[in-house]
Amino acid sequence: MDLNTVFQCLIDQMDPEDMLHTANEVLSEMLGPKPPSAVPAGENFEFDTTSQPVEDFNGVYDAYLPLEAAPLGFQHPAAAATLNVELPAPSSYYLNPVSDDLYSQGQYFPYQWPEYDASTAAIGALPHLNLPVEMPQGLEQNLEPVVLLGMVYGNPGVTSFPPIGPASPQFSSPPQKRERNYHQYKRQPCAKNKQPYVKKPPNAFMLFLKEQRPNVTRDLECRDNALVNKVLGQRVSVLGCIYTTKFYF
DNA sequence: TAACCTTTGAAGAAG
DNA sequence: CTTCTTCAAAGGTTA
Repeated sequence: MDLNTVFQCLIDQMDPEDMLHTANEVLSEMLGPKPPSAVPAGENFEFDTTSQPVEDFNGVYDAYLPLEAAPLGFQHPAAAATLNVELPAPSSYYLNPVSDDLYSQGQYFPYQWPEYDASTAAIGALPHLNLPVEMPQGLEQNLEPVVLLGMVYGNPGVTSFPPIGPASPQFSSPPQKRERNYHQYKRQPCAKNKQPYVKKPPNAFMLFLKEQRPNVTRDLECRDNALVNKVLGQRVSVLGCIYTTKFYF
């Protein structure tokens, strides 16, 4: 009996509730400890300048954002541009995080945001929920907006990414990616000499870089490709996690 | 002017 | 089978 068969047998024998509980534990372990609660926005949505921790998809709190740099729903043009999806011209944006009170009252899921209608400057009564990730009941408490959207944040009308503060030692942990030591690599002779050779075809990531570099260069107003590639690499990680999560569940 | 930086994926080499 | 190494692109920076 191969591993796939064994795995399928185990899945078939599991109680759905137990399976959900196990998945919840695995997800909690993947996401790590929850960050401290965000401070609710003040009256008339005057932004608090207090920073909040930002967690990446490896479960590492490695940066801080000002509270006004709230994550956007996928409906926001900036988010759409980041995710490279086409959206019908929206008339409203998502603005502030839901307060802890609303969380506890069960009025919002953690990854939902009140709607901000730019035309009337009023906050909508009910949030939309058009995210591509659909979590089963009981798992949604593991999601935080900044986790789900990764580096996609900003305010209505903001098309560039504000600077991210330095990592806090309190929330830092060693990177889980395997680090590559580029310094030890030497170029192949075939790449250095003048003799013609067949170049390696670009992989999917290289094609993605080639396509998205102009957009990120424009948005960040930065021509440093090392930085631009780093940003795009993070976006790929975010997208990969989103679609992996969607596929898995 | 060549190498480096920086990313992920692919492929070949080596153990 | 696993791990390591190199190179695809790009343009600014460094030696």
